[in-house]
Amino acid sequence: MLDLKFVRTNPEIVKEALAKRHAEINLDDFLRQEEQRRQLIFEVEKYKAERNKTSDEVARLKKNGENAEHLISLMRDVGAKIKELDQKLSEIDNKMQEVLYTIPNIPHESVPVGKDEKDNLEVRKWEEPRQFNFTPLSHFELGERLDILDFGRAGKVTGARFTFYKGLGAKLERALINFMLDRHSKKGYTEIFPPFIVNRQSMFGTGQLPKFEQDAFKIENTEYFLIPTAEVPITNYHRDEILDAEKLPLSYCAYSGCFRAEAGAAGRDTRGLIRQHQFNKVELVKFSLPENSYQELENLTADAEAILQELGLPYRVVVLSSGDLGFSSAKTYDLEVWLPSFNSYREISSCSNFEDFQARRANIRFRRGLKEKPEYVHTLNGSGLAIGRTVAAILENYQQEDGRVKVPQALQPYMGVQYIE
RNA sequence: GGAGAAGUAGCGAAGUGGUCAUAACGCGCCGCACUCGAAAUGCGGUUGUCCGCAAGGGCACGUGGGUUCGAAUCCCACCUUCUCCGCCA
Repeated sequence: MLDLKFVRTNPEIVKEALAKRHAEINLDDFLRQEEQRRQLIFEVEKYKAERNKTSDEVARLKKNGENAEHLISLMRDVGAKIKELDQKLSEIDNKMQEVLYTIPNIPHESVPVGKDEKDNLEVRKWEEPRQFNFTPLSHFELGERLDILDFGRAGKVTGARFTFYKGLGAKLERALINFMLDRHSKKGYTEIFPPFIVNRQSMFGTGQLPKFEQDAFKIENTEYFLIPTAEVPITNYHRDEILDAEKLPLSYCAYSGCFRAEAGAAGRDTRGLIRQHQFNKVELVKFSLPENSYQELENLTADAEAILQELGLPYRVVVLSSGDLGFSSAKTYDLEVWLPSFNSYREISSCSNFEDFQARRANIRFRRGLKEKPEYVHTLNGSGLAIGRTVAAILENYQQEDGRVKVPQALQPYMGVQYIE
């Protein structure tokens, strides 16, 4: 959420940002309502001040045993007026909130302006894709042949876009979770195991609601949602708090299941592990001083990259264009891993700086000094990494001609075997 | 799920319809004094937010409604925590 005062005083900047994102929002209507709103506040507060003053007077009169009937009857009208104006004010507030809550974040100046993902820019690349002297199989073919992934039975038991992991497949999934958490906590991220279900307020805090409710799984007859990412519970962990500036940046890593309705993705990536309704992820979250947040974004991205490097998976880093940028993000780097069966790079991590956009929604602040005013922190997060897609990348990149899959060196202590066969 | 109790500043807590919400009192924290220094002691300070150039106002006692000229205080609903019972991995 943007600062209302900022929108009012910098309408041109906001309009330009909306244009860069190809978002259609009528800002002029909004600004007119804002004008009205302030007028109403001014009016109703005048009446309230009068009421407060007169109430004191009534109290004094009654205490002295004098008659206050004339004042009381006067205040009856004032009370009615206040009620009426307050109602008007809350109506206009509600209308404005509907708009304000759907205005996306302003892209950082370093974000390339573009239409969609085709305008994302490659920032760097790590290692060249492996060359095969045989035709590489897809991870789902490998998974089924090795009897470590079972999509068919998941379809029977649950439905499309779910998977059973089995034997060394299940162990690989678990090994990756442990491996990543171990690496990140060694780097100073505090490990957290969060709830996988959150309330509406938390989903609002990180920006999933109100605009993207159709993407979430909501639990019937409750106001609970399955989390689409650990970002939601971890960022909201500090909701409505004032943090100590000396403790910043706070860095957390968390494993969680992730649940996504994938509304609008019908027909895309229907086979394999790439797009599931349920997947596992290790997430990195940071709460940073505003002046350090872009350095922290580089740090966080590097920490996610280190996992890919240790696993020996070729990848590239792209910076998302303004047209592809997520709603809450000011700047995002995607890490894309090489997937031989796709003959292309696919997103395996997304690292974003939200600046104060989430912090304002979730009311997460810090104080520089004892007498200083609280300020909003900057929040960041990134996958470190998506586990299912990492499994897919390992199976495809480490497959051997004989159909076996070599276990990456770094993972062997966690797997206890050198080959999946 | 059932019964009961409670939610007020960083913490503990007073306030049960009006002159007590920059919220009594205590602890903590900050500053000053005293001291060679510290402890102890004394004095002072210590919520956030909104409107406004400012002066000055408004709002907030778990949350949302209601009653009233006026609500921390009365009524209703909900949330959270604690205790006991039931159930359960």
